Amino acid sequence: MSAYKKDVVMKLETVPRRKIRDEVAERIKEYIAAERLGLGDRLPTEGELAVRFGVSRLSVREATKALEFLGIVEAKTGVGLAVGQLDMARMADHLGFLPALQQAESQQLIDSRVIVETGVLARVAERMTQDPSIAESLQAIVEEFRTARTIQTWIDLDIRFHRTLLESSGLAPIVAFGDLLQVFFQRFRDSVKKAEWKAAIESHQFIIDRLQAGDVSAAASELREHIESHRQRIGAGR
Amino acid sequence: MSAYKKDVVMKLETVPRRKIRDEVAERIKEYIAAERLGLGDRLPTEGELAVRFGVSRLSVREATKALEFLGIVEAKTGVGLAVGQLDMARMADHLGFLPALQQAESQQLIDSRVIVETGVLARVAERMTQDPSIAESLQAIVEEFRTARTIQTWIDLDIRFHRTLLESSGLAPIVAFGDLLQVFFQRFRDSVKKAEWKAAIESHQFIIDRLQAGDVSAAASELREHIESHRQRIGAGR
DNA sequence: CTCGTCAGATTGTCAGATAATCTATTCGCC
DNA sequence: GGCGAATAGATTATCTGACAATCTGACGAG
Repeated sequence: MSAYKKDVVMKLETVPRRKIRDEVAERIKEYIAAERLGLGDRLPTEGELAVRFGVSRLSVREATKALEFLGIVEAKTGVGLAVGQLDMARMADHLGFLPALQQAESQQLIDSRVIVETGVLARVAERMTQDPSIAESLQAIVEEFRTARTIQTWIDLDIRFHRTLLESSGLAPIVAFGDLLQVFFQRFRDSVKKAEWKAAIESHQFIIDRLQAGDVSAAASELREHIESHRQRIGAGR
Repeated sequence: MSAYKKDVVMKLETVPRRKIRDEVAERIKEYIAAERLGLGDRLPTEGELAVRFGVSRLSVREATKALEFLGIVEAKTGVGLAVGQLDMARMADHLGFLPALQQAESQQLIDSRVIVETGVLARVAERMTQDPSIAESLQAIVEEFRTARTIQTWIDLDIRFHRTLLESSGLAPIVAFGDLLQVFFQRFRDSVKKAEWKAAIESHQFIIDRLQAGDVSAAASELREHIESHRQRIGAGR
């Protein structure tokens, strides 16, 4: 057989022979990175990639389909392959299978959000003093709140408010994590009464005011209470 | 040139009809969820899935290969398909293409870590008073630190310390986020001098002591300083 | 009882073919 | 000549069939 010395470099682990498609997928990712390709940039066709890598078109397909599933590449019939955009929403869709998040109790989600959102407040307050547009953005959302009439609008605005708050920290990783939590939060954001949303508006307003006044701890207290108000609605969970 | 993305604004049922493989992938995920399958549980064979879904085996393959790429399923030659473990490390491997993290400055990664890790301290301190094993676990790592001699060992122990700290909060989502940040942190954890590690040991010890004493703010200050000590080593970063 | 061998099952890979879809050129009509 | 429709080529989407590689389990020799 082919038990040659190539095995020497291998480790002792069960030696799961590297699959061709994984190799191809890696090469494609390297290609994208090396060529500094961005969203929408074209990639070689499946056939060309097959020839270039010296494998069948099927192996290339399995690799590109896997990458497409992740969102790294996009394939359009009759056009070709292009670089896609890997966004957190799509990722969260698959991440539903991540045990850490799947098994996470609702209470853990709430507590995690409290930690992250209150954690950025000091930073946000500081940036507010140098960039007036931060307070304006938040205030604009609250104003929209007052004129909104449907539940769905309220939910969307609430999501936007909290996301804008995280964005105001200027920390992209935190925003990404917030997006991720958001997906799992969705499930118990639906059952909400009108009266509660009225209180939420004033709660948001209060947070903005306190932040502008530099009173971080007061803002944090209010935000904590605001987020934890969801706690009461989570008894029937699955 | 490249391409207006008219598709972006469109809803689901527009021109691009749902691909079969995406449908199959969705069905497989539903199957796993419905049957409450966990790590290692067997799935029907490719052929059987093909018959059951009424599609060719190749379409099933493209779906399973995409799911395998994500880690949701595992395929072993000659054995069959099984449910896999979707872990954050594997995910982070692909997430290198996530703009939010790719573009994130090193400074943002550091600040994000500070927020998350200091954010859990109050919770950890409280849980410490009821569960002695928490302090023991952290203390054990520090003891290992004192006998460690290689750089790699130090790095591994440092990672373990911070991960254990997050785990002690009991918040699985936070731990997952920490793992994610860890991957991107790795790149400037290598260049470290011996003297700095000696200081790190005492820093870790100090944090444990302060937490046990219930002095959260002192622990937070030390932790912040400890993490931000990486800041000095990140000038050459790309 | 232990070990090797073998048959069956299952995934991995390939080749070829057809359908669907998009792009760009060409053709026809005015 | 200009403009829109028809057409041809390119590319992905899917299917069929086949063979190779590998694992599992049973069976039998010693």
